[in-house]
Amino acid sequence: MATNIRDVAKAAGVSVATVSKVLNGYTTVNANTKEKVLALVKEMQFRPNQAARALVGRRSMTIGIFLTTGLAHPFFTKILGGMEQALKDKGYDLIYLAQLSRNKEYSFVRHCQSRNVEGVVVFGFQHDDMDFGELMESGIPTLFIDLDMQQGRAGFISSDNEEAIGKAVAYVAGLNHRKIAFLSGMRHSYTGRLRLDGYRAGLKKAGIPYRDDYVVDGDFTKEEGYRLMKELLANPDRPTAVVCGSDLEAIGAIEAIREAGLSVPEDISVVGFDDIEIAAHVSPPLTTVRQDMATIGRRAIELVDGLINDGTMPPPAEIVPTTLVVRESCAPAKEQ
Amino acid sequence: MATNIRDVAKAAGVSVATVSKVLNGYTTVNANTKEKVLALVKEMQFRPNQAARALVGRRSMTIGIFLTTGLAHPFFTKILGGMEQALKDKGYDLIYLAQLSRNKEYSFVRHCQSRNVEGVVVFGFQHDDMDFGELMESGIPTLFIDLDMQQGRAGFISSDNEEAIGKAVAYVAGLNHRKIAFLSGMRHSYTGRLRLDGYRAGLKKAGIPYRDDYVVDGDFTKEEGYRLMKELLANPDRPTAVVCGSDLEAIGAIEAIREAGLSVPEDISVVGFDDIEIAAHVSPPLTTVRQDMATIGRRAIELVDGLINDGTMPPPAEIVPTTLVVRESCAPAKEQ
DNA sequence: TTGAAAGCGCTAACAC
DNA sequence: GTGTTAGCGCTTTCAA
Repeated sequence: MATNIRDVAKAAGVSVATVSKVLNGYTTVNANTKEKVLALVKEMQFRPNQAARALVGRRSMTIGIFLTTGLAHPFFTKILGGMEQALKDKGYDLIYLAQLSRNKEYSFVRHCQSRNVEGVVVFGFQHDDMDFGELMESGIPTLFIDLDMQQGRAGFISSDNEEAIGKAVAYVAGLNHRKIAFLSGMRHSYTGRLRLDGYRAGLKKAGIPYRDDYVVDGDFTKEEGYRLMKELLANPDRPTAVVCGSDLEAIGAIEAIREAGLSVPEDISVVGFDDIEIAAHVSPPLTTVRQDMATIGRRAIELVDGLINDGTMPPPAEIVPTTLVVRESCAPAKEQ
Repeated sequence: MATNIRDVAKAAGVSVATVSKVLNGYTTVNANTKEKVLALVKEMQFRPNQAARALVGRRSMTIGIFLTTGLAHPFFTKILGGMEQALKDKGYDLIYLAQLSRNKEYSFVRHCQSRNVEGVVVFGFQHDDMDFGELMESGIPTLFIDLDMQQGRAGFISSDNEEAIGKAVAYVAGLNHRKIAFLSGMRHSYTGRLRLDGYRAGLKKAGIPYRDDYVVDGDFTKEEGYRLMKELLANPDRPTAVVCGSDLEAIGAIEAIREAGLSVPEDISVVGFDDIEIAAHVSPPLTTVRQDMATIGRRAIELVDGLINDGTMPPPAEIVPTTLVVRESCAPAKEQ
């Protein structure tokens, strides 16, 4: 068995209560006692048993993570990477609540409670994927990534999708393109909706009228990008630039464009979204909008932590700026 | 507060001991009682508090994960994806022990103990990155991924690196290449060593003598691939094929080859390693060796679970087969 | 077949 | 400033 608080107390010649007090930063402890205890704690490598701590109702120092996509979602890695340092700084461990999806009728909230998680980060869900009512009512501090849930102790964080697409449109418009299509993704999702808004806003700003036939909607995959681009290419009034909802879609679109005997960016300019690792390596290197996933991950943890520690903190709605990464998939429009 | 065992006991008109027994599958419970309790458990959505369970010394149903690379390692995602189902099947939750690296003198073993983890999966370490002695002695069931640790309650799992590179060499040799270089990665690591062995074995099988000047050693990055390829290109007796230790290295190598005014695969054939997502999308699409990370992840969990539940289970050393994925980065050698 | 009670390691009154 | 003690929710003897 590992060292416990009693061992430390015995070694220090004090009571367990005293050890507990120094461990929890109570100020009513004599400086010498405190020092002695701290020295012993270090020497004996004592770490309080988290289960016991959690049990007595104090902090479990555990944040749960809840995903649809499964652990293998490509962004998720980057988000995790961003969470890492914040987790360390705040002293949390992250627990992946795996049992969840096995059993739809098994309440997620119960799982959280049985694990004593102090807060939860949710990623990969759309509004209608699930009824979050129980979670909201549970009062468990919750942070949604890319989903605008904001009520009770739940807030969210997301890239500035609208501004991002607006920027992409402005960029190609600045290259004198007037026939700018939007190969969107999941138009009815939170992010999809905002991106469509951004597209319209971008067009408006550039003085370009919106056309329904320049908007096609997919699911962010390469295959879908390919298919949708074919549709756009079939348009008698072919667009000269296409802004995509994901890099994968953009790559699929490029494939379709080439198959049609056209080239990127000479004939059609393409803008991606996400700046996944591939983006810089495909040909031509993709001009795309970079989402700052690391910041999103880090802030997600910082925000749940805020929710956990400050009962009065209003549920956050944080928007993270994006960056347009200009590479080689866009060129000035040919004279028209 | 969430429902607890006492609530259930009260509702069922039995003692908490009885509820506990049905929950833990004791057979000494009356069938009717059992049924009633089970119904209530379901109805009340009762889940035993894991902290309390862990505290009384029973199972915590928690597996810890320990990484150097940080959460953002590209493979780690795939490994996690593979772990997912096994985790669900066995009923574990996965906890990322984040605090670790913050504080080198803070023992990892203590962290595990304080979290009551039943087993640990370790990924991303080389032998000399760390002293695993304490972990080994602790008796905590441990599974290393890609590191040949095997003693006490610790075993490992890894791709068949030697066979993999052997296969790659055989493939290009089959394309009539005789000047086959090996742009390796971390030659002194466990995997690096085996891959070098595989390279030599592959050459031998093909009847090609080994040459020291055809082996360069890097760190798996694209930049390193670029740099090392330059070295190989400077060789007066330039290789016509190069087998790489990672896809990223291969991509860097291709860049260097092109910069030298040569083309892939016409002048030089290139084989990657890993089959990361990019591999299929670069130009030319990369012929590479695919590691079955999903299987590695799944088996890792199954194996720790075995170690946890069967005290007599010998520490595993599982080797997972790889697949050669042929795309377009290799061509028959020109006549020599 | 069931229940009473001790105790896992810790924290937080409360008493001294 | 420090110690005593109850109790967090559960499992597990042990007795009934």
